Amino acid sequence: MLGVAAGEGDRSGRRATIIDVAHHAGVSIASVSKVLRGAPGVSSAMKERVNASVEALSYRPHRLARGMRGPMFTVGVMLSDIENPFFSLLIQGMVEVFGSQGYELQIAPATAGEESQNSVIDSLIDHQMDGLILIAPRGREEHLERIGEQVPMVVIGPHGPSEHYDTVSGDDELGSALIVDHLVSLGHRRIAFLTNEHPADRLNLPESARARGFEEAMGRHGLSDDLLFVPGVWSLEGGRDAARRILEASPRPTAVHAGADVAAFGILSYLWEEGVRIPEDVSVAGYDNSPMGSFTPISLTSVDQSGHEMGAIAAKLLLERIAGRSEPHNDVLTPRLIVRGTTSAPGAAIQSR
Amino acid sequence: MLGVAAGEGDRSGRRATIIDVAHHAGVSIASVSKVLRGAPGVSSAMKERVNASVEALSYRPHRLARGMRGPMFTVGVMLSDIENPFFSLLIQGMVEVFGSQGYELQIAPATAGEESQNSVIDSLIDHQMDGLILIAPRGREEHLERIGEQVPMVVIGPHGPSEHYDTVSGDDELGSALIVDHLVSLGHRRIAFLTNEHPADRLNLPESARARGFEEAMGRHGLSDDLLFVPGVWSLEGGRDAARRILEASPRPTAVHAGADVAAFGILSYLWEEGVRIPEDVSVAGYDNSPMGSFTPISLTSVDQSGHEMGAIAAKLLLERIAGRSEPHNDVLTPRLIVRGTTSAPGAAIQSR
DNA sequence: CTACAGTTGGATAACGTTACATAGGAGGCG
DNA sequence: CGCCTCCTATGTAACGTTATCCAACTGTAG
Repeated sequence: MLGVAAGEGDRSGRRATIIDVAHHAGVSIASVSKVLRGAPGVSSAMKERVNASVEALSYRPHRLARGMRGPMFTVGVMLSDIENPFFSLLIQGMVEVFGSQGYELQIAPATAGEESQNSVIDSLIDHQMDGLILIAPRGREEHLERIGEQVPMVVIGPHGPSEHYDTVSGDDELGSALIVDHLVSLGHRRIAFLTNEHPADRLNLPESARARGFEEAMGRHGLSDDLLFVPGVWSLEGGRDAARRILEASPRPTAVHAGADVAAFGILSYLWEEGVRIPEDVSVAGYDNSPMGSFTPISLTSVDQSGHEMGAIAAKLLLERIAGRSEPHNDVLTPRLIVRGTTSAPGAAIQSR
Repeated sequence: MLGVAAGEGDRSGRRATIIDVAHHAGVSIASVSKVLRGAPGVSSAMKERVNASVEALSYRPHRLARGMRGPMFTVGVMLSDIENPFFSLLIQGMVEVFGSQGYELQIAPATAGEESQNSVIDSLIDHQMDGLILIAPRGREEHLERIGEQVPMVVIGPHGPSEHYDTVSGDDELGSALIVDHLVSLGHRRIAFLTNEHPADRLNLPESARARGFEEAMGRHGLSDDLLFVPGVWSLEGGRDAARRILEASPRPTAVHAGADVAAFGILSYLWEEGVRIPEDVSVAGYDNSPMGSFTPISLTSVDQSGHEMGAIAAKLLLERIAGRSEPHNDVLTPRLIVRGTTSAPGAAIQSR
């Protein structure tokens, strides 16, 4: 009873520790730890006493101290673009899975730069996360491979085949081809594709896969001479900028595959301002099926990737890896075309011939 | 030299610790720690040796172990809605400030529910974050107050006055009034406001302030009898739903203050589908000035809140609190009206009188 | 009544770092 | 030449957990 100066009293201010709980319950630290972890070898009377003290002191375990020895029960997500609404969908899918499995999720925001992303990933590792999910990382495969050796990891995006981590991605090549098939079946021949700035040496980004799918499908239809790559950036402004150049192109394309919804919005915006009729004069298709696209007056033809499901799958794969699986899984989800109002048979363009 | 069994060899696989670095450099652990922390009392020769070993072993400090004694140099953000693009803006503002000050940012995603948010906040505290930023939390003031006593905290949203934490918010009441003033000056009298579901007892949410501002301004213009509150939800679907009811209202309002851009998008979508002309038949205004709103054909009249700046201010306030300030700051940013194409003098509506 | 198995509770060494207290050595001054 | 001072480098006790090992106790069978 008459212990150290401070004594038994709940000297408030400081957070209660497992030691405080042990004193309060009049049992050993080890026993409290056992109860808290649900470890075997404790009587129900002991459980009750400890739980009462935990309640009384409103004790919460110190995650760092716990993490010093065992798992943190926390996974980290590297988010390469916090503004991308598709990525938000992914995260919602993850949250549900992890939440139901007692894992916590922490997001580290990065920018599009490889350097920023790498430092964010390192930080996540420094924080002893039990696993990592990388959303559309820009890092080189060999670098990712090295990270995957250190910590359970899942990459969202068209990477792989991988040795030390799992991947989940949509079949962007197929999705892109679906758009081309759709446009060609409507009668289009001259089709433009807006490329996202992509260095030639890094071939495993969504933009690269979509570009490949576009090129392949155009070739399959015998239209290799009718395709037009428009270099630019997948953003509202980038779309507007690209639209300007598309209008100036000669011969002018009758359809545009924007590569991404956000770019399509920019393109639409510019075309509307210029009095170009959609879809009569120019058909426009996006990619991602963002919520905004489904609404009037946009009604954008797009490709759905079911981001929610993709996030959930990534989460499940990560949990499996944390549990010990080491053979790599590479899940590819099949995208589907959503036809809406911005695509139709070429009208004015055909007449002008 | 002939130490323990494992000896000096870089037994790889495990992550290098400060002890490995000390052995490698042939100095004490304490010295390594000093160099790493930039503490005074180390010779430049020592610095060089240690840094060389750090490099050689590619050592990275263990954040948890560090956090056990001192600060974590990590701040946590409770994000109540990951889909809200305005919140993304806030985070971008924060990232810049924290990044430049050597702090890391981790985001914990929550849902709109108070319960979910509280558990996320608790978790952030369990992770020993040095400070917390809460984005539009739903918790009661007294609960927030209690958290603020435990850890440096900044709340973004119209809370306060507070005793133990800082707040940053836009003047939503004023912003809402700006919209009303604008509409009234154009000649509107009958104006609808889309309320976001808000329990009567929790008055300090943005939606409440915007509702108050609407009511106050209408009263100021002697239009208290002409206002129409439309209960609903601030989302695309919620906007569409509200638009339906607004069209059925009698007398039909000539203008709608949607409360938020996302709701305005839904309203516009439905009205366009129904063949209602914007702005001739009905004027629509949003709130938040989201990027999409500025583009044709939406061109939404809205209120700008400079989210980027708001996030940066929140970050700075938090750093001040972490540094020791305890007097509460309550920053209020002045919003500004952005007039675009969805508002004009009432046309058809006036003729129908 | 003793020996033994089975069960329950407790001491304690890690985990990787920081920061405090102190030892050792060089240099300056009387 | 010795003492004092400063400066650098080191040893080590925390921080709050977990998990292993061990002691004590209970009950049971011989």
